[in-house]
Amino acid sequence: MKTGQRTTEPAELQSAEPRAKPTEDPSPGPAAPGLRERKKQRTRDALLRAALELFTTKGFEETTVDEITEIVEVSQRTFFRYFANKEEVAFAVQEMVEARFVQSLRERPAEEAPLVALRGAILGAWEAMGQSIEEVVPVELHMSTYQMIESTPSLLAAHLRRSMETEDEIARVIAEREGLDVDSDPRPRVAVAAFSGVMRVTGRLWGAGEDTSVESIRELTEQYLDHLGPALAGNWRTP
Amino acid sequence: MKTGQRTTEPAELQSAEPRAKPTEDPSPGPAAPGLRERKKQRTRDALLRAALELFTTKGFEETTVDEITEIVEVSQRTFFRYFANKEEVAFAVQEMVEARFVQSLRERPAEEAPLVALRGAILGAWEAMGQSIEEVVPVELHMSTYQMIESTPSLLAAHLRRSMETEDEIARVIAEREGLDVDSDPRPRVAVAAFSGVMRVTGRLWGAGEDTSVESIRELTEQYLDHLGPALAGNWRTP
DNA sequence: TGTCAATTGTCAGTCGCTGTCACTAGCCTG
DNA sequence: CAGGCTAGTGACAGCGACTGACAATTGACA
Repeated sequence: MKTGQRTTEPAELQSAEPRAKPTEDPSPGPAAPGLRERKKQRTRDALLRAALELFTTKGFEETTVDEITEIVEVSQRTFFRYFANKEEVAFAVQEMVEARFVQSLRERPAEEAPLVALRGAILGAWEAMGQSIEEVVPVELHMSTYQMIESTPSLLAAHLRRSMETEDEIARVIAEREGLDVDSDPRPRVAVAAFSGVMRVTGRLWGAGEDTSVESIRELTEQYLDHLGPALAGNWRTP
Repeated sequence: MKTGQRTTEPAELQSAEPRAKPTEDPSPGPAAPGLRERKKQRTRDALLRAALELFTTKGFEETTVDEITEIVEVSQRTFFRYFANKEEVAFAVQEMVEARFVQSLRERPAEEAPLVALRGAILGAWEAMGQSIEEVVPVELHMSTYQMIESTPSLLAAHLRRSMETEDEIARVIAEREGLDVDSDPRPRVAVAAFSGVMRVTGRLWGAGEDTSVESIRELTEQYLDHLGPALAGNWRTP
């Protein structure tokens, strides 16, 4: 069964509509993006949600692209026009979250020591995230997606590569704050590596535990970062 | 062209023979593994070398499994009986190297502080590696394979996942040395994360530079680890 | 030499992903 | 508001990685 054959209504496309929080304005606000644009957005959201739903219930490898497109009632080709590959769908939300964290870090006061800023950024970010996620998919779904990624070898690999790229960006931000050069001074990358190491550990512990609340991961992170302090902290600008 | 059609001699299989350094004994020693076993080993080695050769010259994605099997003159199915997937071939040597490092770490004197042991293990391992690698493929080939992995997204991802698993093992070894529990005390994992971060940075710098000698990477590693010291060192057993 | 079991080849089929082409529906210009 | 432009789509064909099933070979061993 390579392609669906249009028999029922595109249920997912419908249910996708009553989302987003464009402040209820029917005309002004951020300007209606035009019918074409909205339709596209709806299709993308529908594909995303259908995919995550399937991934988390029957597994990533076990889910076929055809199965996804069948639910949303579009052709397989259309799926690949929205997402470069099956993997990309799984990280759509993560992508957003990471961008938010980096932004959060950039906004930290310049006086803060590297690890203080990182700590502040991640803890602050956890707060806002819940909201923005909900705009696209239920938080609960994002939670299970995260756990699913951690337990799917190929996705875990992709996740790590993405993390590495993010780490690189973070290291550059840190280096900039401290007036250092990332490529000659190892400290920014080392600090970020250690920091990210803690993130990964807490992330895994959280995924393995019962409490899937945002508070849970926030507190765990905070606690672990406290342990990291004595080992890595210290203001580099006053040797 | 799905399968080759047996016309020329299996050149690679032949040239694969005069390798290994089984101390020249024709009968005693570790006991001859029998014809069947040796034949299998030769096929595996031939596949491995042909694959790496192709990967490093024309790229991983651009290399077809059929192309590999065509050179070695075996069926595609046979390839997949030796290697679970195309990826696995690319990491065959790395696998060996990592195992050697972990072993090297396990043999460090118990008195050494965590980072001292890690440092000693990696520097010592770099020495021996050259030899054992040569038993399977030319060192030069392994070097270019490493660089190739770093510059191929999908392989880099896989590489990181494998690294993570190795890190986990290392963290457990460290924790054991210090009498700690990896899951409750974050320090082992954090230290290993920082250490691995340095490894990754030096590895990338080395791959980007000119000098592809083993000494080069050894010295680079040493130098960077020295910088890490003041930030993470300290004997945990005397708080 | 004959039997057993490991290796391998062959064949058919699934699935991720891409190129191509024709078609339709928003959108824009005259 | 007609007519053209183009983004978005569906339908197909096809490639390459990978797997299951079965038959043919071949080393190991009695």
